Amino acid sequence: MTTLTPATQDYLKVVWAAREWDDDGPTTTALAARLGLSVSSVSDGVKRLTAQGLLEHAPYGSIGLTDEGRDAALAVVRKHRLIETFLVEYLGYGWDEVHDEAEVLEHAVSDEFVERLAARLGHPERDPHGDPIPARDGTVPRPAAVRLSALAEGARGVVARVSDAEPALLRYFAQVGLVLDAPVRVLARRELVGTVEVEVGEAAVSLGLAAADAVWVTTEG
Amino acid sequence: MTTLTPATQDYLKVVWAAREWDDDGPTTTALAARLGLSVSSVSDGVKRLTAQGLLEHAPYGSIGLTDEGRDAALAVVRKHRLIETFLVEYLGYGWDEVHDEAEVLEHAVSDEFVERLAARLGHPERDPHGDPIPARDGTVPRPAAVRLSALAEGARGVVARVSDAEPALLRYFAQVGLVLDAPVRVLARRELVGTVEVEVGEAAVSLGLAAADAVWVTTEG
DNA sequence: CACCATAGTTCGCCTACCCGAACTCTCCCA
DNA sequence: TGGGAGAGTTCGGGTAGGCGAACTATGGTG
Repeated sequence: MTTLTPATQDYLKVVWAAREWDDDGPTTTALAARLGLSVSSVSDGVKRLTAQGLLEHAPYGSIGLTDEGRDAALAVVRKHRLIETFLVEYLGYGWDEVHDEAEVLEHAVSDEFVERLAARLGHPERDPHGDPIPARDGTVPRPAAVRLSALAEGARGVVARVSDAEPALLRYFAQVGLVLDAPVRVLARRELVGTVEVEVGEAAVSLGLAAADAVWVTTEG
Repeated sequence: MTTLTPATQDYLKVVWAAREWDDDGPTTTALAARLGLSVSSVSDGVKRLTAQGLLEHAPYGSIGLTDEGRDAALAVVRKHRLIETFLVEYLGYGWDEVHDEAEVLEHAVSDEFVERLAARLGHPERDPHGDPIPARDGTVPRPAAVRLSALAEGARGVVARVSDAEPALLRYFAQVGLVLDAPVRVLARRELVGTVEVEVGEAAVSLGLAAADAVWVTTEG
């Protein structure tokens, strides 16, 4: 057990994250891409973590977390998202700037630190991008949200989550007022050219498929 | 150059620290003790950092910092002490609890983070133990303090710095009111038995040599 | 001045990670 | 059903950093 190395924690986090919003199960190649490592390194790594009892993996088969691995992954995700929240709330970072900093800090803060931080921040349930913050007991508050790209014309909703994968996109969203809790309405879907016209506040913005996939909204009713 | 590894930063920090309050120049054995490593590891490590141009060291000779090494060491110390200050100010840690946490975090925070933190804390000049916080330009504000153990009978002073080497001692000091900026007076020096009687607030406390060495005071005039 | 305790160094070895190159498995499709 | 293409694994090798055991230099003392 002892404490897991940063590399180990990253593997677990990425395996867990693979199923959070998209349903593609984690493959060696996908993990390699997410971790920025070579495929052979990940194959090694997965074998290592399997031997440690953190992952379940038969050669050439699917990759999954053991209970112990899942607990560790959630602890890391909790740290990551609380730290992101702190960076925005206390240090005034932009929501597009917090990911990399949190990526490092999540491996450095103690449990004591993160619990004091959670208390100080008022035990938030979501981070600056709307991603749910796992509770200490492993519960993950799951907002009932759907992709903006899935809404029908005329449908209204409230922004509940924005993918933090592309900082530049986050900056653009903030600029047009597409922020957490902003009310939105789908003005038109232009399937042919692959865009969605969305009303945000007073303005109308046009989003491509990738961008509309990055935004999740809750609809009332 | 790139960025220095945590281990490298620790070596540099400890070499720098060896001359901050005591004048014993750093030796291989002393560094090993401070770093919690074996002597052979440190001998290796010093050779590695010398090859990198961070330390100056002739075999069997003295160990010193190059300009580049000193800059890096001061950057780490700055981070460490600002983080300690933050832990006490924002998260409510006790002054005896912050060292280990800061020891890890100092290697994880970015320059951006630490500068935002410094600004948020009001650019403090000293950490919770009274240790001076190096400025970004490498300046170290040096309080004109002397060891409590060096004061003559009857001399008055104000606590300016307390060594953070022993958390238990810090807890005791806090308990008897011996905190930063507390006025103190030497009631008696009992050279024979190796103690000093000190007045702190209303109370008189008796300190052994090691304890009296851990406290630094400024005297007026 | 020679000697030996002590401090410092070298040596072989270990773990955790990472890599590219070469090999192997799976599974779909002709 | 028998290839392949592509995904996955294995292999040899590299770096950083750590360790104990064995060796060597330094410098104070008889």
